[in-house]
Amino acid sequence: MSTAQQLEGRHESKTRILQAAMNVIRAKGYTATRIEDICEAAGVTKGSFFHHFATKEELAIAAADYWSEVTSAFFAESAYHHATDPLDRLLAYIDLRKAMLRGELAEFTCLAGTMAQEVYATHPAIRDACGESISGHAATLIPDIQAAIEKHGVQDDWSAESLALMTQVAIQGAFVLAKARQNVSVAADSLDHLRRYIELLFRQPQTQHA
Amino acid sequence: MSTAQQLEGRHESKTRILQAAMNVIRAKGYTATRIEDICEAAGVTKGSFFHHFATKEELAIAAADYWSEVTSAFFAESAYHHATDPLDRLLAYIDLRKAMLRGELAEFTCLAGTMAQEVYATHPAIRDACGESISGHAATLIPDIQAAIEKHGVQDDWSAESLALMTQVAIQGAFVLAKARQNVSVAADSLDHLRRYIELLFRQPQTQHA
DNA sequence: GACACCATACCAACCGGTAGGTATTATTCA
DNA sequence: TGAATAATACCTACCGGTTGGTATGGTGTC
Repeated sequence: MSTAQQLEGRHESKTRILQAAMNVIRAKGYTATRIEDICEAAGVTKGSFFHHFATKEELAIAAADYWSEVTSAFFAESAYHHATDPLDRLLAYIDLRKAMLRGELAEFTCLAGTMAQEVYATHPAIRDACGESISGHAATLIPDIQAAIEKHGVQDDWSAESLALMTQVAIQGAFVLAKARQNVSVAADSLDHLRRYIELLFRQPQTQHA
Repeated sequence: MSTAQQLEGRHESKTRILQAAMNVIRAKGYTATRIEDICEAAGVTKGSFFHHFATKEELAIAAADYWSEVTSAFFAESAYHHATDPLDRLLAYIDLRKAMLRGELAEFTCLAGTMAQEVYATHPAIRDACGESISGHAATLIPDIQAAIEKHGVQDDWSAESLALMTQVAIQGAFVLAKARQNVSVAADSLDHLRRYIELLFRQPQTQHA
């Protein structure tokens, strides 16, 4: 048996639990999700669950970390990095986020944002794992934004980091309104606004180009 | 006894329950909030609670409606309507939202957004009440945006409604990131970005003024 | 005396977590 | 090599605190 298979085989049910947690919690929220809901979705027993995770909170933290891994792997291998111009890469990221708005809400919305909003005051450890997930993802955009600032000679009182965070604010807010209104189009429209903002920031005529 | 006093007196404990629900749910989330938590915060007994509300879900809907009343009254009497220019009124609204980012997170974040994100798939009636609250508030911005579009002669492929919703997307997303990062400054920065976007939209030189 | 309003005592279901066992695989060492 | 030992990965049955909701009774007011 190879090491890869060993790892896969050894933790197969643990991974299934994490995937199930990811899906069920996004649909029902953290508190309303019962451990047995997750076991049922994962096809494992409660005994198996508590073999891998000591408490429900520990699962939530592991799920947030798993979410970070899954999403960073997904975005790392996506094609939006291919453009030569950094601004084009940033805009392609937003296009990708817009293209991802398909299927059920629970399938494309963000586990970290959902859990953080629910438990920020009651479960600091979960909140921190979620905050790290969102902040870490935002940080992947900073180099492109910084390069775009330099290439386009934009000088203003906002930082590359704050614009990276603004993209996540727009995405998270779009999810909230899509859920509240039970309608995805508001999310798509908001990403259009975000894209327009970034184009205006970098292409406004009054800024001198390098 | 006047009608106003009658209403106040008759439903004093009911109002206290609604206010307590507003505060406790924003801090702990809907599911994790126990009815007795609300009773304790409101200084009433469980018997009183179930005299006024048949179920926990009914309370949540009433709380969302109460939230709509409280917030619309607050914004209706605020000073940002006073500017003569519609764009200035819109910008003053955003300045007000930024100025409101003070104190504890649970004190200034949005009950409707918090609850909607948590129960959108499990409690449709609560979700609809929350959606109505957010959409209704957004709608109050549409006349000023429409007037600004006409006054400034801006013509583009976005509607006044979609920009009104984008303001709420930015606000809700700012709350999510502030909670996740346990840091309000990201919310303030995001409202700065939103303000800058709106200024760029209406003041970009290529659009001809009326 | 009817009704709104509120208090206390209580219940039954739910659910996170535990107890205690078995099957399987890895490791040790004579 | 292979038996002994140990660790991993589960499984079933169950416990006990929590919690939404109820039953019932009391009190002031029109």
